[in-house]
Amino acid sequence: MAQDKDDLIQDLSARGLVQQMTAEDEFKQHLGEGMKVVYCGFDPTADSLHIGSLVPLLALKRFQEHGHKPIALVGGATGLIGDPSFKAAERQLNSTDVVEGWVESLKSQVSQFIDFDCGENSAVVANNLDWTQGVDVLSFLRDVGKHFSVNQMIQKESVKQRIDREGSGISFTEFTYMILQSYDFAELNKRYDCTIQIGGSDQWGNITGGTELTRKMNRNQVFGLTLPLVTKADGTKFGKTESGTIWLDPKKTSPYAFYQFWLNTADADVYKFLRYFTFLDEQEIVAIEEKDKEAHGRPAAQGILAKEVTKLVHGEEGLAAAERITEAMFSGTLADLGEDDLEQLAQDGLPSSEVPQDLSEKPLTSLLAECGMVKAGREVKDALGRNAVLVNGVTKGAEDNMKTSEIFTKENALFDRFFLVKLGRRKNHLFTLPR
RNA sequence: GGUGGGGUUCCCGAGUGGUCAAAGGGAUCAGACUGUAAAUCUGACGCGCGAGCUUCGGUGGUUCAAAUCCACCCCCCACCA
Repeated sequence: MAQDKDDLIQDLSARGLVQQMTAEDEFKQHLGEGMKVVYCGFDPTADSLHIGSLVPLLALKRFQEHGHKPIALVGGATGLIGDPSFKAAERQLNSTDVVEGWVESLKSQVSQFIDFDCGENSAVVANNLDWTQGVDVLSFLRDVGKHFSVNQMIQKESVKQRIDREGSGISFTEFTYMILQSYDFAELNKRYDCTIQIGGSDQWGNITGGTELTRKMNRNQVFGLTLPLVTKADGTKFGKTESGTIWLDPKKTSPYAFYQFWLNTADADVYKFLRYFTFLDEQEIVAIEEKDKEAHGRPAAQGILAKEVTKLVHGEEGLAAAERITEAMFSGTLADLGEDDLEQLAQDGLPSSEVPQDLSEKPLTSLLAECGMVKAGREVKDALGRNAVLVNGVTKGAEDNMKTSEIFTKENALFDRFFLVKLGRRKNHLFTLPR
């Protein structure tokens, strides 16, 4: 892994991680002058970050590995307002208590990625509520607002669709977001001598607002860099699956589901994602790609991607758990699983639940819908009709729908209490009989 | 406050008295083909195993019958004040 301070931008560029930057030549020179302080903001819009935040989060880590000091800013203040950038519609405000709770969750989550104990360039976590809370309206308007031209603000691409497009609009609240974020940069510059802000490409308008404000208020030159938006070759949205958003919180998305998400990456995206989401260097990635090209059949890249990213986010243990389940569900056979293995699967994050006491009148459709395997019983009905439902390896058909009480018996169970239900190729659920 | 345009099932978007659980597209799910890809084809796609039940911003009303007509209300947008 490269440790030279000079080639950070080169590394980022090679990975395709540089979308835009301010004053390129001066920025590069600035980075070459020694340790710099870099910040990236994360707004609390939920109780966990999702993989959309992974690129900037890892970018902070990349800066730190190159000797710079990262600040992870959690938007306790900006989260109360809502960023309008490239959003089609006005957002619902969240209550202050709720946002406060989310701030705490994000703080600890963000902290996993950067090092707080490495000397001079140890990371810092900040909350912009700390310096926004006390500011009164008049001071804010006179000291900060005066530096912004509404004429310029409405020209920003990020809010343009809200202003131009018929059928939408933007409240003054959200319109002010940019000013708040700009103020953060100026404030961090003052407090921590922070001179760089990074963010997703949708943040360009907010970032340049900050560099300008810092110049005007503090008379300091600061820099901004944006990272590309993660897109998929097939045009669908990155980070969403049938079961919803892929969260970083293992309680919301198990390491197993997380691992599976990456394993299912399309060929067309996988090498790009290796560059975006792992710390493997360019040569290694090229080598993987070459090897996959020569070999026929399934590429190795998805497996490497899933392994690396799961390890980064959930650690060695999370990865081991994910691999255990994957192995059991997709490669091994049921007979290979011992009683301990089955018990372990549930703990590792394989979805599981107890078989209800009273199965009479409860069709398979309801049972599988209630445990969250499918959204509606119809999907089960469809799958049954196609012989795509397996209980402990035995195919069930439409005629078995009403026979749950005959299926889930102690005699049919593995080790007297386990049922591994498979629906389709990828959905697995472990049922246990109550002891 | 005035004028005009809107609010349809996850999203976009047809539908203006019965033939409407509501066209079409997207997303999603399952099957075939495969590599737990992609593309393609097939089926499903409000809820329910089923009989059936509940929807078209809200509330009332007209009618044998309303997403469609009427009244009032709520919300969004544009322009004007």
